Amino acid sequence: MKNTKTLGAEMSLYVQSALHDAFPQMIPNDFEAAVVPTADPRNGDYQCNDAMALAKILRKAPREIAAAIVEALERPARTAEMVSSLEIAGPGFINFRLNPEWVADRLLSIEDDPCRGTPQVGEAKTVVIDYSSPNVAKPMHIGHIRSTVIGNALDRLHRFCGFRVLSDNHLGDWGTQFGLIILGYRHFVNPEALEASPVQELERVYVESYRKSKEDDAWMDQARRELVKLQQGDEENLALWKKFVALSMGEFEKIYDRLGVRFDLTRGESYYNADLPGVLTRLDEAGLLVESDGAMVVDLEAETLGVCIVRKTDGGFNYATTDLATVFSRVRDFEPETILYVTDERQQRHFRQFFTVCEKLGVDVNLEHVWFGLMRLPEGTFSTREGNVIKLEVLLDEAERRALEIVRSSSPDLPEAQQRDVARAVGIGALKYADLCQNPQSLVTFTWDKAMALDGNSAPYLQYAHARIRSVLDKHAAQFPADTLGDARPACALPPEQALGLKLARFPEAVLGATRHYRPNYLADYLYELAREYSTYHQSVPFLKSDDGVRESRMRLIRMVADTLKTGLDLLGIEAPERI
RNA sequence: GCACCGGUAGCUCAGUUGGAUAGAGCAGCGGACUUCUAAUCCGCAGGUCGCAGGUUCGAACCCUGCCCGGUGCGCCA
Repeated sequence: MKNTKTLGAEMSLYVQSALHDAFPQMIPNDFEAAVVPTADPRNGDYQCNDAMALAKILRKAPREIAAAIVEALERPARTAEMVSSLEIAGPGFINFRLNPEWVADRLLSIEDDPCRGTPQVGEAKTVVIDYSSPNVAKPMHIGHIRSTVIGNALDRLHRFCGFRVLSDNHLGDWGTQFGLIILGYRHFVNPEALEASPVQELERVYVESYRKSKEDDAWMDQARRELVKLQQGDEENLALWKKFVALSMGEFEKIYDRLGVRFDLTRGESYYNADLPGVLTRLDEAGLLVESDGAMVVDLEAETLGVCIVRKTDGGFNYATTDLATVFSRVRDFEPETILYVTDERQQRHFRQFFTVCEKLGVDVNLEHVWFGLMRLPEGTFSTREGNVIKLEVLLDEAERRALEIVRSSSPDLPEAQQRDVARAVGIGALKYADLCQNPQSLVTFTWDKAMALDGNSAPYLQYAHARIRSVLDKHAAQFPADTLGDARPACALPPEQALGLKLARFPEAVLGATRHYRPNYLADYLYELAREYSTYHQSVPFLKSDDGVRESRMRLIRMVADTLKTGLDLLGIEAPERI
């Protein structure tokens, strides 16, 4: 199963060799034939547009070229089994219509494959995915959800395509804020509040200490001394810092559990602390280190990226230095082909700088910044200072609460415990899907209703379609215990069945597209279309009341739909309950 | 000022890198539960793809200029 190609790729190969047969010695070596899905099903299932592109090279009319390609495809009957019709249309499009019986065979051949026919393009490749990365001593808020949810989907997608994935939660657990927090903690901490809600209390302490530092220079100086003590390994401060990290992690873990997110590594910035001086040495040896206004920088003016500061005037290191140390460490330990960084758009310049420095150093890894649009509120950006942040915990609670309301009214016969389970899957699923179904790079204005939409193009729509199929399958098993679906072919007699079959066979294309382009919404779109086609089908034909033979083949088909929906939702990190 | 991103139906957004008559959801209007989950389905209506040029067989997509919004641009991360 590992060598399966997508349908488009398979047909592209046929066209490629047909081209060389039809026009020997005339096709440029680098020309790659492409057969792509049609935008409009009226034009067929797939189309090839190469005749137009080749018109200039071959100095022939596009339709003439198209005719020659079709002839070469048909002469050795290359595509006879796979393709039921080939037509030339318009200026020179070649339209392919797939043979439904061939598609049905294809579905049977991929049914037992856990990857459902997805080519293992990541085999023998390692990718590190750096995402979520909240700051210690601050609660996670709605600004963290996109990185976490998108990063996690990319994580799952890459594993599915055969990559060895190392997900790494690069915590903000080191930096200048700890001087203020330690000092603030000693003076302002409220033990009861710390007990009840540790991170909230730590944040309060930080905010108060920060405020005091603005009006009290002595306080600021003391904070700096506390920071230096921490950095020099002072036992007392180190113990406090460890406590802050542990308390924060405890709360982050609760959120990650609810979101179904797990990391292979949690190496915060502090992990690389000892490597920082070595970064400077390496830059210096490469002749990249220059002094500027008392700071040590890498000059990127030639790349129009300004300068990248790697050591501040006060001798401290910063973000860029830590990121460089992190890359060196990851390359040394894991030899990744690619490292993905999933952060918001504001960091684009930082990553361009830092990637450029890596390139100059000859670091052998493909670095990708997968950025997403900043989440904002209708009244503008949110910030701790404005006091308008929405904590992630509150958001998750509200999502589950809203879902529970719907579950109670729509499925009153489910037991209470199951209602809660369903509400959790539906509420959290809706929240994730709202983020995953759109282009990550678009701006997002947060509204409660939008973030947890429960109808239309939403997770519950997909979950509902899935649960409905499971329900039908269970009823079928109860009513027709003699039916053995294993012997049935998936139904492909009616147009909606053919459309569903083709859709199922295209699952790998959706997965690969989403993975290659770092765009989970390609998969979300696909799943929505699949569920919609199923819902139409569900409405238009009987299942349990259809004739013997037909019944089994319909069951087989819709079981494949349910399995594909479940697999696809899982890739987005969304649960698919058996009943909703 | 420079850089990056966005501008598509009343609202929220897709549109996989240049393909054929631009699609969904929500909101609106009209239909479908004695049948397998109505969290559903079917239909109607809704568009100068920000504006103006250009490139070519063909542009929402590529190029140039402009308008509007967002974000960033040396010691925060």
